[in-house]
Amino acid sequence: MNVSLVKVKEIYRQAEELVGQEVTVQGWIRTLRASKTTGFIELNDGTFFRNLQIVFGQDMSNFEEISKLPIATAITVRGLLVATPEAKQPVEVQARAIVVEAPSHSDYPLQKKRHSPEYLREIAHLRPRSNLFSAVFRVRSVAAYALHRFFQERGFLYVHAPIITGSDAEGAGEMFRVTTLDLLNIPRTPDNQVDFSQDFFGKKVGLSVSGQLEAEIFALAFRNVYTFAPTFRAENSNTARHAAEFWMLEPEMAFADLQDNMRVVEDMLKYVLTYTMKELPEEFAFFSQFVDPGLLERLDNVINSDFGHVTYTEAIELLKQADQSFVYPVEWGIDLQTEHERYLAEKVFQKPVFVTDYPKDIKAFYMRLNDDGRTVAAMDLLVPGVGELVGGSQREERYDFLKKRIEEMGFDMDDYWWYLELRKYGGVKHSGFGLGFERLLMYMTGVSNIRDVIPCPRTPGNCEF
RNA sequence: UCCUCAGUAGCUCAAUGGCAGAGCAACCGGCUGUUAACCGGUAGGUUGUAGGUUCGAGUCCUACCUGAGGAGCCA
Repeated sequence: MNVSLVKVKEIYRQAEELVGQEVTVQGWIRTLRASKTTGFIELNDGTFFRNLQIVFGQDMSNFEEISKLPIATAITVRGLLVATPEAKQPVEVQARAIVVEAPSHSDYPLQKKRHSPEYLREIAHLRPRSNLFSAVFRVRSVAAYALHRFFQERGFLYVHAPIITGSDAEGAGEMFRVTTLDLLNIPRTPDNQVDFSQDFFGKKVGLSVSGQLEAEIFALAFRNVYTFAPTFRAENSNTARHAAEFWMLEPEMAFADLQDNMRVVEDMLKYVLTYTMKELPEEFAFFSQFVDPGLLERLDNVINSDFGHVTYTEAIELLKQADQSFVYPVEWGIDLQTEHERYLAEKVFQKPVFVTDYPKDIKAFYMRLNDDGRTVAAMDLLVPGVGELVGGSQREERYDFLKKRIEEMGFDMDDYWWYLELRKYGGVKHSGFGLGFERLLMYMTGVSNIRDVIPCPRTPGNCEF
């Protein structure tokens, strides 16, 4: 009979080999139920979603003490692992000895009942100990790994785009300013503007709103690359789908057109879903039961069906023929509103759908102009429940077209000299997209607020923890 | 930033303008295998904040704060 320290995950995954052995486990008490002679502890050691049941009896010298322990007490348990085929859990530990490693207190805010996500958000330092957030953050970790696996297996180079950047005017959103200037004594230029030449970098810089332009540098050297990094938007947008700091995945592929681009998106999403659901079946069962009924069926449907495709122009026709009325007008040249996107994804297609070839005037300057002269090779992936999950395009690789577009937008050419120069020296056609990682997690877990899929969410007026 | 709704015990929620209430948690006790255990008892409140109306405000009015849902912007 050997005594060995084991993880709860190992106990569940290798139950047959471990049953009958004496084991040692370490973890935190999630719940405790005790009568005069017998007690039960649900022990969680952080390695696994489910708890391990510990049974302890009067034969233990410290039975009385253990019976009164509050939730979150850290303990070490030595005992016999036995199979319990009739019970809710497959195995349990019959304790021979329990040692208190670190005490807790009865005013511990997490109770053994369901709490609202809003309440748990107020105690974000403790919420990873709840079932919901334990599952969410495990999915976050595995999904991030799965994305890396997908691109690494296909030979993509992982690029670290800069976090501090001076390229601003790509229209992606307001930047957070990065400065070391004395805010109580700001240097001024003769015309009373802020004199950024005296700032740390000698110019006006901020936190990156996108790594795309830098990713293009590397795509035109390494062919297939991706970035995966924090991104910052200083927009005062207070919704369940926006955060000031979020993670974005941005692949960029040389010699690839819009069709290639969309194939990668579809393959990638199916890969991440398949991999993560296979690794974390208990977590997904939990989401499907308590967070978003029908989630598993919906995700299986995504994995097993082909994504929809529709051009913007076709989408406008579909919306005009819709059997429901919209608050906002449907007209060619106006961007799709949330209600339109929801109608397309949730009513017409009922699965992820690519909308392509938008009017050039409602899209970014770097998107490739189509031969019709009025649309660009852009694509948005709309998914039921979340909305826009991916936005991408074939980039404008023709020097003269790009230069003209930058001029039309009124941008300062000095900020884009290197971006234009990429087109001058072997600037082959290339494409890429951006995936909001938190939106993917929302879609995968059914969690409806972005604040609940980020460890420490940053939103307007909120930077606690 | 705009619109709508909400804020009462640690948590989830009741209370016609007229006595501040329940379940769970906590605490004390009971119970021989529990599964959000069960049974009995005890304690727990400046009703988000600041004003106002009223004989009387948790309830009505104003402003602000916080949260939720929706919208704009986007990922």
